[in-house]
Amino acid sequence: MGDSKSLIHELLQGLELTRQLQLYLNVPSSSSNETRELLIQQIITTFEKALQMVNRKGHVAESSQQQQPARTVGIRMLDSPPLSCSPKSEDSDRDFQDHHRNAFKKRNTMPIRWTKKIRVTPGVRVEGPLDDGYSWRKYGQKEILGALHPRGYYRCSHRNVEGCLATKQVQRSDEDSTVFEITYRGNHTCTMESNVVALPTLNPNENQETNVNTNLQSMRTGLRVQTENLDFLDQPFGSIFSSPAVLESSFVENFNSPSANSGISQFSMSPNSSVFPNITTSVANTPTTSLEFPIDQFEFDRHNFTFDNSPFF
DNA sequence: GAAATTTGACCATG
DNA sequence: CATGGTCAAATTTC
Repeated sequence: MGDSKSLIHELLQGLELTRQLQLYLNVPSSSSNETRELLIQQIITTFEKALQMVNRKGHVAESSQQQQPARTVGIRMLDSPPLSCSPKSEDSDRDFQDHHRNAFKKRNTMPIRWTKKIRVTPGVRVEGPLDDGYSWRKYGQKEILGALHPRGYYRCSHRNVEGCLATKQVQRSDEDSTVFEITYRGNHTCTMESNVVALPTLNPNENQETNVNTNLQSMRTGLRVQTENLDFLDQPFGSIFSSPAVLESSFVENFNSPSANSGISQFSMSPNSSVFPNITTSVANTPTTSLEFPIDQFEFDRHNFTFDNSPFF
């Protein structure tokens, strides 16, 4: 419902962003580099979303298959290695996470599991809190050997109610504190209603929103989050991204180091569906996200294009 | 008071 | 036995 509208809106958004990019291209100032980059990312995201919508439409029409999100559309091919997705398929250039590799080799039995590496860069104000509606409940935190920052363990809040087994782990990179690795495991089985259907919006939403808004106000540093890579492995059933809805997991995260650098960061991601290491090492996907980061050295260069995902979905 | 988070203990695995 | 993941009581937040 309203898909067409959303789609159109998304496309218009892309158009607008492109225009802005054009403007920025005429500005020689080096300071606008970042801006351009961000614009490009957002444009990409916008179109990805649009494609997603198209996919979904086709998908729905197609019946109840959980996979094959309409391969007719370009970006879809990315989720390709459905049958042959063995742990081996990983690229060698996947420089990050050695420890994740361990996870690779073991279980085939495990549910879907994939990792997103998210980079947070200062300087740009992006959207407010985005939230696709998935709510997570933290159930543990653990110091990880060799890692400066603890790893947080989260599970879907609806686990008890609906038996949703989706979980995620959030780990902040040691050296580059702008990088977070979020590992998702399992798909959400909880119904969308309980999740408020993927809606990146500025509108006050209940859940985590509170914190986000609070923090948004208290710190005016805008940050950009960028998904750089995506891993997924062992799963016999084709693409993890088989169902877009499932993947549109965005999150709003809180990271608190009680002792150390008081890092409170939050990020949320807009739905993104497509980045597949097999094809290109990244770049393919750059969902817009926003994040807060308590580092004051960040300067905010504000240009306000208002890219907001709010109205869609 | 309910819900969410924190945190040490416990468990599973290599 | 060391490490990572989960449980659950205690604590905090709403």
